[in-house]
Amino acid sequence: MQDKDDATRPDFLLPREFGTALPTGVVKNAVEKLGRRIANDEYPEGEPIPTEPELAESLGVSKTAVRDAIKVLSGKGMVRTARRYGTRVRPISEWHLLDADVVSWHDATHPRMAQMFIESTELRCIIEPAAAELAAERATPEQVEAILDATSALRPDAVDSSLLYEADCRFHCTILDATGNQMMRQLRPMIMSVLRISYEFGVQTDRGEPVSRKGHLLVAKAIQKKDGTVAKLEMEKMLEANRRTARAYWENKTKFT
Amino acid sequence: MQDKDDATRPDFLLPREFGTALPTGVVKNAVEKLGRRIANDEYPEGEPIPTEPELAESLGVSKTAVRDAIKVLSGKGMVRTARRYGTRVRPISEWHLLDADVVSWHDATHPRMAQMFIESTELRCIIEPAAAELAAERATPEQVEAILDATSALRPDAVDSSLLYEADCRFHCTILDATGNQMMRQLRPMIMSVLRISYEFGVQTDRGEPVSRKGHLLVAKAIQKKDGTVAKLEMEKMLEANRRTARAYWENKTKFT
DNA sequence: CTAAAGTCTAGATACCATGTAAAGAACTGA
DNA sequence: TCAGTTCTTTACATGGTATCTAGACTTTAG
Repeated sequence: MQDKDDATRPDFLLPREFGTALPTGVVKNAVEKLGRRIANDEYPEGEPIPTEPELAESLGVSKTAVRDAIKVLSGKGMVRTARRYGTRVRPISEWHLLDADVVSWHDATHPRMAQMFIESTELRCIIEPAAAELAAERATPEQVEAILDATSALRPDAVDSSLLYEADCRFHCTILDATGNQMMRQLRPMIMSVLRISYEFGVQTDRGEPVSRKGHLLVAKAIQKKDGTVAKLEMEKMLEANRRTARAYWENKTKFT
Repeated sequence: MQDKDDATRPDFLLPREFGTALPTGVVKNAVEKLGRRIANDEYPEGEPIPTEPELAESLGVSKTAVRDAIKVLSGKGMVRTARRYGTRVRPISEWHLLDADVVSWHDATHPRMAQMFIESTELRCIIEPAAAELAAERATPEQVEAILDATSALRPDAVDSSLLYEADCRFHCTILDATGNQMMRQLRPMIMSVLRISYEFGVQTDRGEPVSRKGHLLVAKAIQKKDGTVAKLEMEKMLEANRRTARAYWENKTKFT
């Protein structure tokens, strides 16, 4: 079976048969615990974290599991390990910030989360309008339909916001897919991470009404009409509004580093 | 010390003290061998690759080292492992194509390399003009100087093309840096990977003269003058030319899948 | 006396060898 | 078709040895 975490990873993104590439058992648990600790500065940058035997005991797993977990974190650029050097937290500039886990391991109140939120939105303002334009030219009929479906699912009469989140993800991810550019698709997990967080904090909803629901519709219709120029323009407007809202929200909420 | 591979990873990108996050010993060797095999379709997608004991023997390392190597590949989305299921190659759509290793493990003649080349260029045509615009607004004096330096190092009287490659990397990477957006920086390794390959194939040089050297200069000067609009425009022109050249080159060279 | 360079050693991960547990694929029988 | 069984394979545990290097220490040069 799939692990419970996949609740946050809708089916349309992860066909069951492909499974997950990451550890699923005790190692997964260890990865998350250590990842969260590191992301939230519990271990100072540049300093050694506890040794393998110490972590093994404190996490209640074997040395092997700790090693495996640390290897995953290495793969995300968060730590460096070497003989005698120990395992040390690398500078944040080396972290793989396009990795969904690295983003989502941060506490919502962490200053870096605000920064990542703003930066990811800036990146989206660049990528997604262009993606919408390409999608208008290249989307398959099924993709167009999926985008329209997602738009209509953004109705405010949805009971809980998780449905809005799911629809929003489907909207943006399908557009990225529809570019036909496999590299662009790689940004989907990160975008979903950020979206999830913004929904949790209510940034994306305004008294239950999804922010810029009309914007989504305009983009979708432009893609349907294969009008790349309008799709790009409307996506730009939508994200720009998003950006202002988010920026104001987060700037009030937290201070910068 | 650093391993020889770091020849392809110039100092300006990787301050020595940060070291590498990836394995450096026999595991690194195993990762590369397996990674290249998978990237070049030596193991069919969806089918189990040899078991841990078999790989351990054929690679001449212990089972542990094989496990570690496979874990790295899992982290890049290339394989999935499970009990009794074995280790199987995941669909290419799941691979982390923004990872520099995943790109560079492909043989230069692999059809997917052509596809990645075209797709990465498409992505760059979106990202880099916007990055240049932001860089024009935000670049520090040091960064402006670095960009100008890199431009002047693109002189055609450079003896070997590796110097051109290095300068080209410095140019594009510094501009991404200068956006101040940490997420945008994450694209640097992938871009460098693609650049390296295109230099190896001579796509970027025309009888020793770097393609669009004048374009680089125009972008650099615009950034110096803090003229975002011109920087963006010139970067667009430069990459668009790049795209046409590369596309024609690769389409003649290989067939698509 | 001070600072730079060389040496040594403790302490950490890298790797190895082996074993047990567990989970899913494939088979089996109704 | 479906439920149960088996068996293969990785997941995880245990306990080592090898190797590298940060940091302490020593030596030397100025």
